[in-house]
Amino acid sequence: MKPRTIGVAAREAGVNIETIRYYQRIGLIEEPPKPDAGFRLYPESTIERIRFIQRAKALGFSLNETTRLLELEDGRCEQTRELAESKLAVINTKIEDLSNMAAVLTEHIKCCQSNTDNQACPLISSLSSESLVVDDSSGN
Amino acid sequence: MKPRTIGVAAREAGVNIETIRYYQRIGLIEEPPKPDAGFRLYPESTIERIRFIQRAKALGFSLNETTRLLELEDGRCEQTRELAESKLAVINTKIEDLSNMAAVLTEHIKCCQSNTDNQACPLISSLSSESLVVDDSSGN
DNA sequence: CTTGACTCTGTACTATAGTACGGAGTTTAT
DNA sequence: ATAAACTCCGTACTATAGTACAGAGTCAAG
Repeated sequence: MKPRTIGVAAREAGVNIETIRYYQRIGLIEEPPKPDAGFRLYPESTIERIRFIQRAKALGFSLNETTRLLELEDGRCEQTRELAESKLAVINTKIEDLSNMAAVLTEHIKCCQSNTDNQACPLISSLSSESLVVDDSSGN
Repeated sequence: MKPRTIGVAAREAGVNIETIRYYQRIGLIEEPPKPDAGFRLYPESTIERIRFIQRAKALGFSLNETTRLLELEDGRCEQTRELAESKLAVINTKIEDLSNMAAVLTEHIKCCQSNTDNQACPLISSLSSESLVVDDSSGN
């Protein structure tokens, strides 16, 4: 096993080195202490943290929001319950929206298969009702 | 009923005027023809399209990806089935990830209530396995 | 028939999330 | 022991998604 220096860590996490440095600069992940000899070494937990950040981004969370989500990771009930509740509400709305889109797409694909051809795909109206979830991105 | 000029449209869609112009510039929405007298008027369908774009953004789709989603709206089976299938796969992965996060948060909140205090909240590991969904954003 | 609110066009600026790169130091493979 | 590959640090650049604003035109209410 070769030591997990930043380059190895980046490959494992599927991001590039500069992204790791960037996350360190903005305080999203910790920079490991510089050892007396040799290069900084990155623990497994940091790799997982980075992967989580990437996934959260793909789910529409900004880095600020993701920072709040990560506070839940090791926060304690007193401070985090309210946050957990509000994030849960956001997540449930996202799930609902995505489920509606999935239903429309599934229907569309079925129509295509049964060859009742030239079926439209009313995706827009799948998300018609009032939101809650349209971009705050400040993380609060 | 006052005519739906750009300012009214922006208020209805919940974005600002410049955003509408920006979407027009990049071809995401059509610019209504300029009438011989008076200002451009925006149809209801454009408002819905803008709202859809905002929701899609909150669900982690880039404007490029959203452009592809909107092609499904009035595209026909021959051209769109493959696209629909790949978008459905992406959406289902997002739903799975969000559901896992929701489960962890729900559990966390329950623990807090039953006062078994100082429960951690293993959000990171809720998204542990291999993805599929980590940011392409080119829309393909 | 003028004043205040709005539109139109174009250009410039901003925030977020990275990427790239130069130059110096460190490590490792030969 | 030296070259190739990597780390470190700082600064600068980029893409995406808007925002802001100046200056000219248009509209509608008093």
